Amino acid sequence: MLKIYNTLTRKKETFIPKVAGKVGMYVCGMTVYDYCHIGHARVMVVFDTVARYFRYLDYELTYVRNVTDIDDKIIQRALENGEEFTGLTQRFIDAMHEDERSLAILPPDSEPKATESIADIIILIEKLIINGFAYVGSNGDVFYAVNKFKNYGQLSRKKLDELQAGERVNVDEAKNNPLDFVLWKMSKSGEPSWKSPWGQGRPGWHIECSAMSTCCLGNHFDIHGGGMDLQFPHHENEIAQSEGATGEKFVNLWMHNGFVRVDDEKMSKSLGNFFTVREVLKQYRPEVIRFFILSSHYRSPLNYSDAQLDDAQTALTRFYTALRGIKMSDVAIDNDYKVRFDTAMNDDFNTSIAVSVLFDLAKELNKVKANIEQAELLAATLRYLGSILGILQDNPDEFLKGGGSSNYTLSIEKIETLIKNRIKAKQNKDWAMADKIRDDLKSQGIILEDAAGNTTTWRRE
RNA sequence: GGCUGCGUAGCAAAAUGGUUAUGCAGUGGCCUGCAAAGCCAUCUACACCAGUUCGAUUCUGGUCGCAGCCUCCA
Repeated sequence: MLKIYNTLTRKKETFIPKVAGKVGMYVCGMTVYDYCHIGHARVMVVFDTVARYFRYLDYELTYVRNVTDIDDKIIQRALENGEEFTGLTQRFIDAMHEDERSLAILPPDSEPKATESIADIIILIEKLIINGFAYVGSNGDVFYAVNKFKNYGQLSRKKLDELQAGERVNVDEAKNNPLDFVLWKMSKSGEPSWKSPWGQGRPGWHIECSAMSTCCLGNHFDIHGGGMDLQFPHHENEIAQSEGATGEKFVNLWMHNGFVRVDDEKMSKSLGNFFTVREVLKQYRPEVIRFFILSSHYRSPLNYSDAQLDDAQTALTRFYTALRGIKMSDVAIDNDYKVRFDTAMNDDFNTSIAVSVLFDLAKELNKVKANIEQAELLAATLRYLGSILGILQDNPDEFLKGGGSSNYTLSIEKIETLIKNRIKAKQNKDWAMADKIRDDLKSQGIILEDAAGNTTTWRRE
């Protein structure tokens, strides 16, 4: 039985889909004006794993993840670059898809864009005005009147009168209440804009997600996810908008992933302490990043450091070493391990324990290697359970010979020639020569492993 | 100031009212010409102080420390 932590109730709840056998899940995606950083990668990997697990449990999942392709920062960045905002956003959408592919993130079922949802957004705002939740401010912008929505603050557990609006930012005088947020913003000349009943303008950030989730999944759906920082005000505002417009409950279950930190501080664009995915990929291969993310629980903070990524690399080496040399055949799966794995994942996607089950599996696999039938069963189980986490799908030999992403000076042919020379030296009991060859290779990042019968395998450090 | 959440061994990271987490690193062994890999064994814990309990790392209260949100942010 799958249990998921619901931010709305702050409890793990047994997951009961709205419609039996089906799941609708919406996740707040990127605002595309820059490359994805490791924090973005975490959201993508976490919810990709959630999606994979739902499918593994035979749910018919509809996974929607939006793209915010119009907002102040996009406009500003396009202006700085002296380019059309559409060119900017398309470039970073492409880059994002590239990053996703490298991290083995399966594409969502639907990826709506804000700029393609303007009609839905306008309809939603009109409903909010009719229902008395929205008003046109003195500057022509349309605002949401926060105090009209009875349950405002239910998700973030904030009370309206305790929120110190304007403490860190200047209050917009066009609003009735400092906490009111913009639904439709009038455009200045030269800015991208769309026609609306309130004049040429563009949507506010929060309303986009209400429109895009509802249009793809209906007024009321199962799961809404995103980073912790979106809890307030973004997701709080989404609830107010959607429920204010439809009068229906919006989302049953809210999932929020923890942050990636650098030196115990949040990794963020505003702090400037971020590492982009493509930057890290120069040093580590994609599966290492994915494993690093899944090695801790999705709600815990995750500290980014080279040491941690090195650990992830070592862990994967252990797995692939266990898998190496075993024929991958379509044999059955060991049910005991599957049950343990499922139990871990059913407990709010506890990937940390799920991974530890895989380590136990690898250990047993190493022990039974002489027994081919058993080894094949365990190897197949390891690969199958790994696939649910989106890891261990490489060819083991290729993984082990691939090493990090640094430049290689030694060709495979050269390495293999040296190994042949070393085997000859070994046969002549010329240990000094054999050891020299091994040490030379080691200094170039090549580790040799002798096996029985004068065979030697190698891998990169 | 208000609201969340966290504090686990050398590092990373889970669970749990009493029983081995797990991975890396360390130590001792097995294997090996020697290594590597692997296997076996083993040392390092639950921020602090009270309380509840036969028993608390796990529950409750307090103290200290850290992070996040209260502006855009995944």
